[in-house]
Order: sequence, then structure tokens, then C-alpha cells
Amino acid sequence: MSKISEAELEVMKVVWDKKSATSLDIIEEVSKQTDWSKNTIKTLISRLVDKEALKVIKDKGNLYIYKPIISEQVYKKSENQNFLNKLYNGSVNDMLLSFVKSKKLTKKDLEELMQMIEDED
Amino acid sequence: MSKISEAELEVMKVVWDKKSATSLDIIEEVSKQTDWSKNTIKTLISRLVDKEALKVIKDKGNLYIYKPIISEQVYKKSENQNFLNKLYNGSVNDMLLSFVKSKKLTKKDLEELMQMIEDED
DNA sequence: AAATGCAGACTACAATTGTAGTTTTCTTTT
DNA sequence: AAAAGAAAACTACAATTGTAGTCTGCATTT
Repeated sequence: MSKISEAELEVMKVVWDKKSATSLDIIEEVSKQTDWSKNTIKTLISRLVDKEALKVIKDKGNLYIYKPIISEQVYKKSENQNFLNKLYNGSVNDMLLSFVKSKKLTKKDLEELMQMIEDED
Repeated sequence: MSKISEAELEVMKVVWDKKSATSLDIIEEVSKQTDWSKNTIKTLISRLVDKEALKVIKDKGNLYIYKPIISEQVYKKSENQNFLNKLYNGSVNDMLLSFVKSKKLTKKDLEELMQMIEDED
């Protein structure tokens, strides 16, 4: 499980969204967000295939379809954990307090979230 | 404001904690957490000075004292924001939901946090 | 069948990072 | 004053990353 770099992540996001994409799809979508050249995006795709984050399915000739091997869920779960460990010693509470302090998290956000959780179970 | 790398962060954590530290202090503390060589840790210190994350105060001869230029608060605030943007499009709510889904965040955590916020204002 | 266009493969190259060895310059001890 | 010990400075080097150009091999058009 080698790390997905920040630029590579933009490619993953597109493939997660579309479930399945050709390089053209990816280039189109990523180009909306960035000004990277076609070749740059193709490099990122290849690296993700090397890293086994994407798999290739042969379509025809030299056309391929890309699908995620690593799911968005799994990836985020692991990044959440890394972030927690890196900055807050693994403590969710410390993290939340820090978000509150930096004014990114308000009581209202929390109330809404509680509501959502309650509705769920 | 160049980025502080993961290894460099371990050094920053020590200096933040101690407010002010000699390289020996830093080497001692970081060595408790890792098995990096003295020289490795010294390299990290130098890079942090270059990046203007630490400042040096001459003590005597070739002895120096290191202090943070970037505060822990400011650093965390900025990393929180980066994390939010990178994975959750800047939405705290999306992030929290993701933590809930990955079982890192429970209703109880949220209740406790609410309590703390209320006690504060 | 030859020419053209484009996908994917391969090559490139500087900056950053993890990791540490070597040299220089002080300070302290003999 | 010479020797020894150690901080800080300098050098090193491979892996990863951001960024993109060139080559090669199918497919489509003439």
C-alpha cells in the first residue's frame, strides 16, 4: 500500500466518482480543476496503476478503462487515522477541540451532526 | 511558508513542548520516539531553520538554542484546513461524517465535546 | 496500403524527503 | 599550547513527487 500523492489523489477522485473511466474521461475532469498537461495526467495514471491503486481493463487496441482498486471509503478511513495520529496523538477529541478553536467547527455543526446520527439508528 | 515534512514535525513537536531547546534536548526527546541517528536529527533541525520554522539564538561558541517561529496553534490550524480541503472539499460536516462512518467518532464523543463548548461560553 | 492521429509507454529532470557520513570550528581538558 | 570531544556545517545519495517531452504501436481516414 504505497502512498497516493496529492496530485495523484485528484485522479483517484475522478475515478471514484465515475466508478470507471477512460484516460480521456480522467483528463477531461482533472483539467477542469487544474492546468496540468495531458502528459502529466497520464503520468499520474500510470503511477497509480504501478502503485496498485487503479487497475486497467483492456478495452480495444490501445484503449483502456481504469477502475479503482482502493475504495474511497478505505482510503479516507486510513487518511483519517493518519491525520489523527500525526497531529493529535490519535485522539479524536483533541482534534475536534482544535477545529473548534480554529473556528472551523461550531456548536451548530455538532448539533446537526448529532441529529443525523440519531436519525440513522 | 514552505511545508514541514513528517520527520521534521517530530522535531517541531519537541520544540513546541519545551518552548526553547538545545540540539541536545531535541536529540534526546526525538530519540525516545524514533531510532534516527544524531546526524539525522541535526539535519532536520537545520532544514527547519532554513525553512524559517525555527529560529536560532546564539548561546556560546557553537552552542545554540532553538525556538519556534511557527506556533503549534497556527500550524495546526493550517493543517486542519489543508486536510479538510484535500479530502472533504472544505466541509467539516463531511469530514465528521466520515469519522463517524469509520467508527472513530461516536455519539458519546460528540456529547462530551458539546459539554465542553457549553462550559466555555 | 500509406498517412495521420492519438493512447499508452518510456524518458527526463529538478525539488523535496529520509537518512546519515565527513569536515570544520569551538571549548575544555591535560 | 596541544589534544580531545562535540556542535554545527557541509556533503551525499536514493526514493518520491511534480511536471512534461518523446517514442511506439494501434486505428481510422484517404
